[in-house]
Amino acid sequence: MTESKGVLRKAALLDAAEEVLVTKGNANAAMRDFAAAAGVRIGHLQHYFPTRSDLIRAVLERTLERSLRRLEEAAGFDLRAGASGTLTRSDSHRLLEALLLEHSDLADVRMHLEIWALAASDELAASALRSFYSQYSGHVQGVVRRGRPDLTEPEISDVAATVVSLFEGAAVTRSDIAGLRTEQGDQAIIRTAQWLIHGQEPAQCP
Amino acid sequence: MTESKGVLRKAALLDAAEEVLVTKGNANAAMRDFAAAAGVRIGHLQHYFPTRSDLIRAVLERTLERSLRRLEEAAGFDLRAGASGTLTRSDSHRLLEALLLEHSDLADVRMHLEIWALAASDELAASALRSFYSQYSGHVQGVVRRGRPDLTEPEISDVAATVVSLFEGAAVTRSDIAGLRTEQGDQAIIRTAQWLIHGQEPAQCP
DNA sequence: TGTACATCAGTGAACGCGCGTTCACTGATGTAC
DNA sequence: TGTACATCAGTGAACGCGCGTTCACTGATGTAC
Repeated sequence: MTESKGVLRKAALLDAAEEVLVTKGNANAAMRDFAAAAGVRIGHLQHYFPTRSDLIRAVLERTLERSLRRLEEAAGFDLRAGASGTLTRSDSHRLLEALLLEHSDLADVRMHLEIWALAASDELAASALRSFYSQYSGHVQGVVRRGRPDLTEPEISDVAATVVSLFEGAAVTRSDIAGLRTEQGDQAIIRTAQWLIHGQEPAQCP
Repeated sequence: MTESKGVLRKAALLDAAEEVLVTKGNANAAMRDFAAAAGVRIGHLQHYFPTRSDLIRAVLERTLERSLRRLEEAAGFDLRAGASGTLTRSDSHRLLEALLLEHSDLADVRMHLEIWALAASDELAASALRSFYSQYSGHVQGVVRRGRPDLTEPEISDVAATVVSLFEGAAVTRSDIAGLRTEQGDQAIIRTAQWLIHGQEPAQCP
């Protein structure tokens, strides 16, 4: 076993905290709720996370790291699968579907909603979030760069930011709190992202 | 004076509550904060909004109504200005810039972040939000219908939902909590929305 | 126009509960020699 | 291998504060006759 017992314990506590945060929301979740969900006494929870802030921030950071890791996996898989250099439409389609799939996970979306609200009044959370979006956008830039080698770097970065906006917005509008999700709507989103990544529609201008 | 004193008083209380909600966040704002911001005793605040829930929901509903009203103004202005029937690129450009401008208002964006988090654990807030997005999307559908009369109604609705996703996401990514905003990036977002609304790039396929 | 009464706007003190945090404690698990 | 001690994991009770809510109250503003 490579990980110490303490690390595993912490992970279990964070798992429970994440579920509470997603179901009750940060505004309505008490330390007692977090402890109960983990099957642990409140004093023990504080042994690992001395204050409520410590716990919330740890959950937040772990969530952002995980999101980023999954994104890297999706993009990395795509990079390995495609022939070096060119990015085919089916490459990008696979990547975008994976992204959209992650944004179909209710718990994941709710965590992001909580994180956004948190970042609005907690500067530490805000800076973690900015770093997240900077890296997120960076990965998308890599994809756009392969799809549209004709663009300048600033242009690539603007297009990537647009793709990120589209998917972050989709996470909200497709969730149950907005209820705009349809199967065809998902395809419209992917088609739009592909237009951004590849620069033009397929089989147009024959 | 057409409005009764009570209505004006309520409006003033909601103004103050909105500011507190935006600066402290729902999780950190107490009834005492709301009362103090309005320059009023806590008992008096409860005279108009008996419980905290009542107050928060009233703020939320008023915010959504105002957003919708502004959207209608922007879209309505556009509809009146353009020649009947056709939607020119400059029509849509004006409309989209107005939308993006509203999403540049820090207070407005933070309110929406709070509303999203709230809706995740308050079913009443959630249903108000769903109704909001349904109307929001409906207005955008009207614009898309004029821009792409060739599309079927389901297609129009999917395209409209994509535009809404793009702008809701932009509200987040362009805000200070994500920090992806640039002047050129704004134009990239507008160009993408125009592609969705008009169906193809300008001066392409010559 | 004046008086009597009801309704509304706003105060201020108090209540009780749930919150985050503290702390002294017990048992289990290493670690040194 | 056994003993002594330190460190870590986890308990449980208690504290004090801030929270939302209650309520009896005062003054001001209508309204009826």
